[in-house]
Amino acid sequence: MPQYALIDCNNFYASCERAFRPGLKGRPIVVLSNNDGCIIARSNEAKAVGAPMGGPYFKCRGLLERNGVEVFSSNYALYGDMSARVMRVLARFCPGLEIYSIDEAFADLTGVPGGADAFGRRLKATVEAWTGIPVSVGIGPTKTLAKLANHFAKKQPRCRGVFDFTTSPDPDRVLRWAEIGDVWGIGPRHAKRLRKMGVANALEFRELKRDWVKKKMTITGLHTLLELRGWPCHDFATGPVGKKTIVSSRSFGRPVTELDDLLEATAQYMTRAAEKLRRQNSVASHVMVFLHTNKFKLGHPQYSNAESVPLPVATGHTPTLIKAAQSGMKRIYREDYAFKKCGVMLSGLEPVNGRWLSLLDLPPDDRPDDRPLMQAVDTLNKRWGRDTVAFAASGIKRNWKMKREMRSPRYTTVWEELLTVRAE
DNA sequence: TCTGGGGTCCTAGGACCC
DNA sequence: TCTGGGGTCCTAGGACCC
Repeated sequence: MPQYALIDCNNFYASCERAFRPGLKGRPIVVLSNNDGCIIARSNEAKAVGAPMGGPYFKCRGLLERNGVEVFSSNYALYGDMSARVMRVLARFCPGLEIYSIDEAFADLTGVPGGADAFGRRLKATVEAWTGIPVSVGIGPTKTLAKLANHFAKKQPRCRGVFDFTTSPDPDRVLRWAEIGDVWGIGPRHAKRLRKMGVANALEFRELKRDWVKKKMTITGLHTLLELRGWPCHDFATGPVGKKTIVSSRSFGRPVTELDDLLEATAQYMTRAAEKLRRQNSVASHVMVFLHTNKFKLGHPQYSNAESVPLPVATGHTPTLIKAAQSGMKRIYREDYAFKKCGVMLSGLEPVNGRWLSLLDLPPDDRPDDRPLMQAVDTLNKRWGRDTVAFAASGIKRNWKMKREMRSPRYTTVWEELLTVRAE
């Protein structure tokens, strides 16, 4: 029988902030989304005082201040680097590792000597000692059960951070304990509907008829059902999987009305998207641009639109991609609206080496010898820092840049912001 | 009382995830 | 004044073709 572990960092972003500020141990911490918009991570202490996940910062500000909560703007340079450290430790001890998100990984523990539970406890202690990030470990015969085991390990203090379904004397008790909405793959909509039918926990869901679940929740719901019964339906993917779409978008720090600003932002986002594209050795055949006004501003005129621009030849050439995106943006832009957000998406991705090339009708800006140029740009930016080499279309006005007023130092990725330790 | 029957491809929208 | 960003998969329905 296969055995999977899910290793999940506890309150990851909050834990990253704390790792470099030991004085924050035991203190309530929240981390905000881009633009200091809403709360996206909370330490346990912040959860205890009622800081709501996803709550808009300006609405919670009073509550946070009254309870002495430390507030951080998001610092993705720090979180990305800390994530890489955690994953390196896990990979060292788990040959089969699937990195699932910035703060989670599945490990294949099938046949691990000495028992999965003991292995999980050693893993947890090692990650914490080497990185300063606390983790929880859940173990089960399927990914869905490993997820549930992890949830149980986190919420039940007597588990001390590790729970193993495969050796549990009464696994059904855990399934009965788990609320239906806490099951991986069952979101708010399905949870609400199931509760209304009297299905309130994972055990009751597991007993439903296959046909009913498939009909009402599609094949994905059926997979969840079968995984709860112990039949693996989700593949285990070691090694990176190329993305099928790449998105780059941001909300603006202030409302934007001018086309010039939107074109600048479009170029900037496309530059980021194209970097991601080349990093996974892909080229894109479609560019999509979108923009919208602030949907929360009731009574203000609203407008949103998107346009997809097919490319004659799939490419990873930033100026070509920028040109396509900007042409779309010019067509969907309307005067007299206050825009809140825009973005670009790359799709129709193909491997760079397998791409079809017509020598007869290559567009002038996509000659094959563009690739060395883009490689050089990427190398310089990697070596010397983002935007060492940039594209003029990205502009220099940056009227639209986002707010990040409470960002912590980038302790691990920028020399000037290294942590200073004084020995006295 | 009735509008042919399939097949394929594409897109929009829903639902979910972190 | 102030409400994130980046993904996946599935299905229904329209366009188009024979």
